[in-house]
Amino acid sequence: MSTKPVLQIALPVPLPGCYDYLYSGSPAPAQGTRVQVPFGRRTLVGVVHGQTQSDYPKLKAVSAVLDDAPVFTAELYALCERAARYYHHPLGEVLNYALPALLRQGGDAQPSQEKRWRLTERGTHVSDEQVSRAPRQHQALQVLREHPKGLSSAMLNALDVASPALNALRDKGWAEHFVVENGPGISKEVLAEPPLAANGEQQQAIHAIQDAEGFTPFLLDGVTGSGKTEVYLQAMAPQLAAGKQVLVLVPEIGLTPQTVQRFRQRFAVPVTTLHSGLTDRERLDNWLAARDGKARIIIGTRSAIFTPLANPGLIIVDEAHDSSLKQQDGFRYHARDLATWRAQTLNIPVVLGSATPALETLQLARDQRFHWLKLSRRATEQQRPGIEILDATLAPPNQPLLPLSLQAIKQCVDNGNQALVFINRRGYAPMILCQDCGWQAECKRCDSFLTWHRAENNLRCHHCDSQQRVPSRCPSCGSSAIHEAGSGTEKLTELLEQSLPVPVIRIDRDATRRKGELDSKLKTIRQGDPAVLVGTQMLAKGHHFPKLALVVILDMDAGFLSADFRGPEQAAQLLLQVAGRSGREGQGRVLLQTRHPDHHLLQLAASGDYPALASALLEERRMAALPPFGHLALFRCEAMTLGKAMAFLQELAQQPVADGVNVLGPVPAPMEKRAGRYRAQLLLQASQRAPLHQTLERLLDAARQSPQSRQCRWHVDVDPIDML
DNA sequence: AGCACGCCGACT
DNA sequence: GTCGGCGTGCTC
Ligand SMILES: [Zn+2]
Ligand SMILES: [Zn+2]
Repeated sequence: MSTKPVLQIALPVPLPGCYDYLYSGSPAPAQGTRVQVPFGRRTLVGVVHGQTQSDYPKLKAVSAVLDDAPVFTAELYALCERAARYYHHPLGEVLNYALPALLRQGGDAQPSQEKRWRLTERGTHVSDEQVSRAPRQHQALQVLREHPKGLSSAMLNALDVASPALNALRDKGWAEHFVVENGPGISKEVLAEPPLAANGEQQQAIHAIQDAEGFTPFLLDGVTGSGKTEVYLQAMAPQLAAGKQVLVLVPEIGLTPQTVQRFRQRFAVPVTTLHSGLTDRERLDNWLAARDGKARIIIGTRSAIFTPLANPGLIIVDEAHDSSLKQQDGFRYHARDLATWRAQTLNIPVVLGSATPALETLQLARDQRFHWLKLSRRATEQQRPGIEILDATLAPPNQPLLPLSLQAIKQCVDNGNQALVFINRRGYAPMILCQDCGWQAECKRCDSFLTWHRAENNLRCHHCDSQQRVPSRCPSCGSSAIHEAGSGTEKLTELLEQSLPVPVIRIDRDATRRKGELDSKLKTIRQGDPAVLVGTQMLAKGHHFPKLALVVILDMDAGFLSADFRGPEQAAQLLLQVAGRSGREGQGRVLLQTRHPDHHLLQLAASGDYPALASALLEERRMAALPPFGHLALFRCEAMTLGKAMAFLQELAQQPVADGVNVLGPVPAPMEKRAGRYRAQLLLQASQRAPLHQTLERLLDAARQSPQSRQCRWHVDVDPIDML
């Protein structure tokens, strides 16, 4: 059997490894070039990985090479390879994920061309008399005279200039339809406005980042309102002046026009964004602009970490503790970690900014593997508001708000300010009960109870899409004594509306479902009239409310008491983030209602001493060999029965493991049934990454070969963010 | 993941 | 007799 030279192609299929294809042309396309290949009965767009020899008897040939040069920069390709290895995800799928949709589909890697009409040199000398017999051409001529830089066809149409007239002018050589050159916009001065005055700590941080040479990871640890953004802005200025690019990652919710505007206002360089709101075409254009160095500041969400960069100088990850940086399905990467890898490869600084750093990041700073830049002061204000703990067990029955809280809200709005009530629970009431037999409405497809949504008058499951009518009689005993218990945003809004003379604005997923609804509510809030805001997590992040003088937090308890080892950490982060909404201007007050006023961690968090809380949590993690002191990987599996899910994982658990790897489980997932499927998980724990990865590879092999895998949906999650 | 092939139950 | 259920196997 003869051996032939072949191209190794990475394909977007959930299979490990590359597939080999014959290719006769010369030279062979380089790594990172897209090709079209036959695969089974279909045709796929794949990416050239390399060249090798193959004696596979059924070799097929590449059907087309789609690019003249690789679409991936070498560095981005290497990042994808490393991520594929680390997260044990097929390379072809990772590469596919990194590409804009249009390139995935085989589209041209060319920016869209903006074409405009303008007068030619000859056209500018044409007199009105020469077109007096052609009124439409006359009009077109007049419009074009007023716009020497040219106008798009769409603009001209809007000005009542149609294409026949334009074509006629072109045929006479008076007008032309030309392609606009979006040049790199070379301007000597990158600063478009002077920087704000920075305080001492900000200065220090700015200089540290500016003076960094080569790979230097920073933790910018600054409380809310301490001016992290100003540090980012000033730290990046020299990079931009040197012609470099800066990549900025922000949480989904933080990528607002205001944020982008702040960068655009400061710097006279092209600023581009990458987020889910773009059309495929816009996304491709922005991606190419970054790759080709035309965009100089690239602001994006999680997936923007896969933006190719022509000349990178600095990477910034804002709100670096935010769990939205970890992809929760498919290719489960953590953009914060990839940002650090990337900076390392590129030999540039990376800044992780947070008021409440993830314990992983904090530990790196403690170990001096990250440079720790602290901003303790509020840049514009005095001290942070203390969080007052209120004992919620003293509330009257069925009253979500303590009298003290209600009184504080009243006083706040009486003073002409706004108050925020944070309750992380949508709907009217989270429980529907039978008074006689204790029955509670639960989801048929999940191990969870139904929430009463009064506006739509139905019961809904928050873990799947099922909903049902509110029963008038108990399905268990027939009693008509059905009542609700507990409160969500809806009931709280109603209650506040009844007791206060000011508008109550509800912000949660249900109340902002329609497009533009959120924006209009935010706008109303920013107008500053006295009001009470009621909201879920949606309100916790990103938004700045100048008139907010009081924050009342209603249900943080679940987080602090959560079975998940990250529960308290994430609850504290959320708590401090919500508390930080208050008192940005004018003094603020924060009240925390809890049924566990003596809970140690909660008290620490409420004292505002995040470092002390973090120390306590890190000590617990150390004792339990949990991250960052131990490393985790989680196999999750769901099947039509719990038995099938457990049996499959049991088979994996029986595989031999490397030294130092602990296999825990399998166990049924904390929510055993969800959306009609039964779930189980198998946890791997190790203090060293190498044996963990080795073991993962072995278990993955076993999983792919197991006939049981047919009846299961399963995946592996390296560094899982939550285990619930 | 797709997409085929293939073998058994209940239909026009 | 065929339509269609999903178990099984393969994709260079
Ligand atoms: Zn009953
Ligand atoms: Zn459900």
